[in-house]
Amino acid sequence: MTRHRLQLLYERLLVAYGPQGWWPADDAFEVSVGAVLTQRTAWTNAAMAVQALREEDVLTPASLAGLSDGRLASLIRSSGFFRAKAATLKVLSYRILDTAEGDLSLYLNRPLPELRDELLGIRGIGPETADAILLYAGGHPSFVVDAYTRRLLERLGWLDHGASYDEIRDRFMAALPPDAGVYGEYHALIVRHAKTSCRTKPACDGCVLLDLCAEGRRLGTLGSYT
DNA sequence: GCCCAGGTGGGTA
DNA sequence: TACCCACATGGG
Repeated sequence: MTRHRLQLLYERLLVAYGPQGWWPADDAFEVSVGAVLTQRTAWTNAAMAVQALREEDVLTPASLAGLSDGRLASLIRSSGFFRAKAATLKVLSYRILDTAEGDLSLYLNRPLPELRDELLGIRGIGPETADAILLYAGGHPSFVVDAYTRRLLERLGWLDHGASYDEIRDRFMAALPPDAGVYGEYHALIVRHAKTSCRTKPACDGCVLLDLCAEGRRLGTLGSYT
């Protein structure tokens, strides 16, 4: 019984960095808003925008939908792409109001594929943002693939060139049990690893995955994994 | 001043 | 399918 290398990778990251406890937010709506605000943006900038919304006490679908586009854009300015993100957040809020009477728990409480399609139908919400909301706000086992995930798999030599978002997501989901806790930790650990090892130090210096990477393959240590 | 950061959508060939 | 581009801020 050989374990999948994506299971091994998860265990290695967990041992190296410990549980990350994502998503850093107070409630499910804040998670959803944060997922939109952090698109192609450093989390610190998105967090400033979340804080501005919190200080205005507008972190509910109803109050956020009640803001003018200009007012909302102004509040989330620090997150970048603020006009587009403001429009997306308003549509998301209206969808929660229109389909679930403003009750986010109710909005999120439906089969994963159906909810994923619903979210993907909102302009400005693509697969990564949809999966982040599904996973961290809804507790659905939907794996999040981001730039760090792709980069890590590429460096490990585990990625087919040109693999699509859904192909990468499917690969993780086929290798792991459908456990939102595991998926949430895994994605957070990949981000943690990227910020710890791949940017802040010279290439591969001190990397905890060195033996799985090019050097490890040369030594044949992956022979028993699929 | 330059580069990048937990993407997305629209256009062209 | 494969690129290209706009969208925009703040920190290193």
